[in-house]
Amino acid sequence: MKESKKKALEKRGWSVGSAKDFLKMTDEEAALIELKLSLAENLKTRRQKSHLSQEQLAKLLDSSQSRVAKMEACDRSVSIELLLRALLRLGATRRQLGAIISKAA
Amino acid sequence: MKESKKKALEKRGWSVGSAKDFLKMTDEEAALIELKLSLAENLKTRRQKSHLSQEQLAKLLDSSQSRVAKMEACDRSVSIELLLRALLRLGATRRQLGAIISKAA
DNA sequence: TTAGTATATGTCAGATGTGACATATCGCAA
DNA sequence: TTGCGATATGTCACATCTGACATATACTAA
Repeated sequence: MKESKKKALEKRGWSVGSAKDFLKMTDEEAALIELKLSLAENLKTRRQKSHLSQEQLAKLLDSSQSRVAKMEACDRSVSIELLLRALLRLGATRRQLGAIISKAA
Repeated sequence: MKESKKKALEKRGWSVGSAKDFLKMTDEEAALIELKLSLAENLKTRRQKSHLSQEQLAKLLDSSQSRVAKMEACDRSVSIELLLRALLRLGATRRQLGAIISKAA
C-alpha cells in the first residue's frame, strides 16, 4: 500500500497508526480495505456524475446524509455490503462491481 | 431468479417465502443475494479443492466449524465481508474475486 | 458580513453479524 | 448394527453496523 493511501486511511480511523500496527495488518485485511476504498471512491464518482447531493442519494438509499458521507469517506463503520447495496441502487451492474473489485487500488 | 434457486434460498431463511414477499424483494436485494450465493459456492469449492475440512478452514479463519458451514450454506447471518475475508485467506486474488462477482448466478 | 447549500464528524439506540457451544444428521468403514 | 469423522442447525452473549440527529466546516452568492 502506498504511503499516501495509508495516511488517508489513518484519518478514517483504521488505526493503521504506527508502522508496527501497520505491519500487523494481514495481507487479507489490507486487501479488503483497499477493495472497500475502491468501492467508496466509485460510489462518490457515480453520485457526482448523477448530479446528486449526498442528501438526495441518502433518500434514494433510505439512509441519511451523514451515512452517505461516511460511505464515501470509507469510514470504519461502513460495511462492504452497504457500499455494494448503494452502488447497485445507483445502477451498477454485477459486471461493473466485478470490474471495480478486480482493479488494484 | 430461477425457481430452483429461490427454493434453495428459502431454505436458508431468506424469507423469499410467498410469491408476494418474493415480489417485494428489490432488484438490488436479489442481486446482492445472488452475488453472495456465488461467493459462498466458490468458498465451498475452494475448500474442497484444498482438501480441508470445515473444521480446518475454521481454524485458518479464527472461526468455528458451524460458521464455516453457514458461510457455505449462505446463511442469513453471514455477511459478504466475511465471505470475502475467507476467500482471500484461501488465496483468492482481487482479480479472482472480481471474476466471481461479475458472473451471474 | 450574512445566509444558504453541501459535506464532514461525533454520538447513540436499535439492528445485524460473529464465534462458540451443544446437538443433530449424514456417509461410510468395520 | 456400531462407531467415527464431517457437516448441518439452533441458540446466545458479545461485537459491529446502521440510520438518525446534532453540530461543525467549507464554499458561494448577495
